[in-house]
Amino acid sequence: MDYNPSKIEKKWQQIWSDKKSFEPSSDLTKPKKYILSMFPYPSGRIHMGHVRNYTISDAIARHHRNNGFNVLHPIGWDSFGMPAENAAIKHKLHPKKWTYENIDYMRSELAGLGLSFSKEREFATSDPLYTKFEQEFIIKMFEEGLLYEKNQNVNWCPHDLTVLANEQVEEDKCWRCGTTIVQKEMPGYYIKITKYAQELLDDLKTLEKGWPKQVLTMQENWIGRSEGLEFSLALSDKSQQKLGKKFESYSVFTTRPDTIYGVTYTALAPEHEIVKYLVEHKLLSDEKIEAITNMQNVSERDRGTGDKEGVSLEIEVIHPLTGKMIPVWVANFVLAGYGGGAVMAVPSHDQRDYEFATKYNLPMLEVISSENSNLAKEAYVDEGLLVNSGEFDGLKNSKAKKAIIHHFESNDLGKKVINYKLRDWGISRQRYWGAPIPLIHCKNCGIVPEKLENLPITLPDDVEITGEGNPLETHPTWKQCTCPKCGSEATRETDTMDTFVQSSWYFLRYCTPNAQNSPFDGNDAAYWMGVDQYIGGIEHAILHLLYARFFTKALRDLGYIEIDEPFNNLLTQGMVLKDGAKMSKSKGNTVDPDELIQKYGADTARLFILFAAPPVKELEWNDSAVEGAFKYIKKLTDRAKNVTPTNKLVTIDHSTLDKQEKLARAKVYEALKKSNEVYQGSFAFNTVIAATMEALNALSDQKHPDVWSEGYYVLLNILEPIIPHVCWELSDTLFACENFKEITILEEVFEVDSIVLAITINGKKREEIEVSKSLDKEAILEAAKNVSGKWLEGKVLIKEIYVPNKLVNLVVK
RNA sequence: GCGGAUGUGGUGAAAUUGGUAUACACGCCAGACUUAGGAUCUGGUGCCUCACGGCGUGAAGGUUCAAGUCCUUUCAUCCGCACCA
Repeated sequence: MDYNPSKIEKKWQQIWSDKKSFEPSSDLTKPKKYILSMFPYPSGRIHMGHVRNYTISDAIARHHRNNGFNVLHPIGWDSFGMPAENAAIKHKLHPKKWTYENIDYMRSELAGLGLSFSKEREFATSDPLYTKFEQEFIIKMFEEGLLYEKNQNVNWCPHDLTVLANEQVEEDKCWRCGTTIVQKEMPGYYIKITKYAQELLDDLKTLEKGWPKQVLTMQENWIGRSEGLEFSLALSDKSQQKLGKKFESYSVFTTRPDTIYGVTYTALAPEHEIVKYLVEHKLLSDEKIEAITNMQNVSERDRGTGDKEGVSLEIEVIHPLTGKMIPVWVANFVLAGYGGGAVMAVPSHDQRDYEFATKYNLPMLEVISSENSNLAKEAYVDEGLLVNSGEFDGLKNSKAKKAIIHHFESNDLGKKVINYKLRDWGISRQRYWGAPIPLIHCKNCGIVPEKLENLPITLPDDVEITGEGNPLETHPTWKQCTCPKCGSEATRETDTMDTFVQSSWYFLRYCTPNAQNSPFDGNDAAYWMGVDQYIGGIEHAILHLLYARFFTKALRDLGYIEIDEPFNNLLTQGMVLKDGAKMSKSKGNTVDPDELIQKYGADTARLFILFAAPPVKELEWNDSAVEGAFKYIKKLTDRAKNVTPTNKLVTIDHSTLDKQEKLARAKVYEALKKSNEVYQGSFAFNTVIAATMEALNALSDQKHPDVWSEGYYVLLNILEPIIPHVCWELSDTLFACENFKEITILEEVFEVDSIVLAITINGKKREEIEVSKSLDKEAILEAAKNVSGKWLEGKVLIKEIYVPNKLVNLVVK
């Protein structure tokens, strides 16, 4: 049979589509598998990363489908977001038109790969129906106090009049117009993800079996739990006077209470209320105020790259244990959003405080003593004994930590607290192409949620995208509305949601296709969730996966679902490289999936991608290896001539076969065994494919027609998830497509009469012997010594080791 | 700096988890068929050596009858976080 990929691939894609072959059964009693690849942003064309992602999930989905599972393998579109607005500015296209045209085009591209997606469950997150239920969630969260408004510093471009995400700021400049970004305090909506910090951390343990360790660690670090002491530093009377009696004290947090006697100054974040007061009331010199203002205008991110800077605030606080006066500084390295925006500074035992003290000539006091300490050079941050610490002198610092916390708590001076690095999730974007936040501002009632029956709040179509300002803000009528509570004139919130909100629950929406009156059906979700295998890029290790985990827990507490975690198993695929670098248009090293499919067919593309590297590793593109994949399919096709058609697995009397024939059968069933193992979790498709190559080679070394039929029947079964079109085409003529179901492994084919044993001398392989399987240990050792005469000559035999079915090791001296 | 990985032929990679290192491919070499081959088939291919043999999984030690695999130290590359007190 000639191999004509373009013809057979079109044919089978049509058949699968006509028969709705990939729609899951509605019988919710069958064993299920939910196989999900991260849905794409519809940027216009698919790239090799997509091809890899969907080929992996498709192979897994097809394997489980063939083995009797009810499989959900959906696809959709993460279709809100900035690129649509950028395209609108550049090409004068409406974001909606651009987005949905892209979706149509990319859908046809994906179809060419023969992916077994459920078509009936496809949706785009910009569809009004999806927005409707997302807005319902937001309202419920608002009502539960899980969503709130606050002012916070954001990156602001004064030219484009918009907020920019951190990654949209390039070296302090707007990535689009090059204007220098300023920090601007703006109101925005925040989701209280921090309420779930501890649970998000604790439940990582339940994911240990199914998630890569790397991702778990990254999430753990991101959540950043730390335990320490929180206490107040009281301002001196004089300082309180200076501050107009507006402040009495402020709170600081430390994980090193054992070093508290070493405090020689304290530092506030530039955004701290006391600092703001001093600046507003001009209580410092002009130079100092200017320096502070400059600090405030640098983004938190960029402060990290510069030198440590600070200004003495000319006020002081009282040390809670010694009663000594301590000067107060403002410092650029103190973060406003963590631990109250203020720190106690112990230059002798904290490297940051050390650098700052050195720069500004502030005093140091050693309170942890150790022979490894060298305070002339750097802060000493390790273990030691307390000195200069009053009643705690002589204690090991680990003990002193507990003792000092206890002292603070029993004297009501402070308390043990747990802090997290995780911040609340800001979801406001001053953008057009996003899901509107369904809240209304009323002069009388404040922030009021829209009535559920009025959802969805959809975007107006009649806007012009210029990139300046928010079109929802400037639209003549869109934001005008009446207050759902008091009925007076009110305005809609014009911010739209971060697109990470959409990707936080799309996997739930897939559970019930096209649900009109609810986001999804509870029974469907209970059946399909959690996702049995989630596949996507490592770049989503933190944000998307953390938000989705949070959303799942929040929806659970709102009564929508009953699970704690959305993704039971996670596979993070490696990047696709060419010439050692990530494929990108700017580097000009891309390979176009469409051209590849046109030249070799989808099956070759799929085979190469799964064969060239295991999924977790980077995949280096190699044109001649693609050619090699194509040749293997041709070879497989060519061997069909040896196969007698049959619609069931032939039975063979193994004992009547010769050695080559037996070997061929063993190789075939080894490949099947390997395949079953690989889909249990290692997903090393490359080894399965190699095993089928070995099996095909072994089959080609023999001529028994039944062995050929059986072997080919099994091989097409193993290969169907990987190269489906050609397998269905071949099976259609040979096996009436009856072989795409579970096949029992025949253990009898692994039984052999004789085994080959390696003879090693001191662990080094020297000889080989073939012995009858029934031979006992003594006889085998005897035989081993007989063939090793040359190696034993003039040596003393000390030890003889026999590892059954493997080897004999003779230890000589 | 902290954290996480990864280092095996010319290349992509295997190795049943402590038991014959380099399976399966790509590439290369030789041969066959052919008017021709960038098609197909067959054979060879870790390194050193004429050979006997020796060496060999980033490097150096260790445990073991036996180490790519376990332990210690170290180097390199990649990724993530980056003043979280």
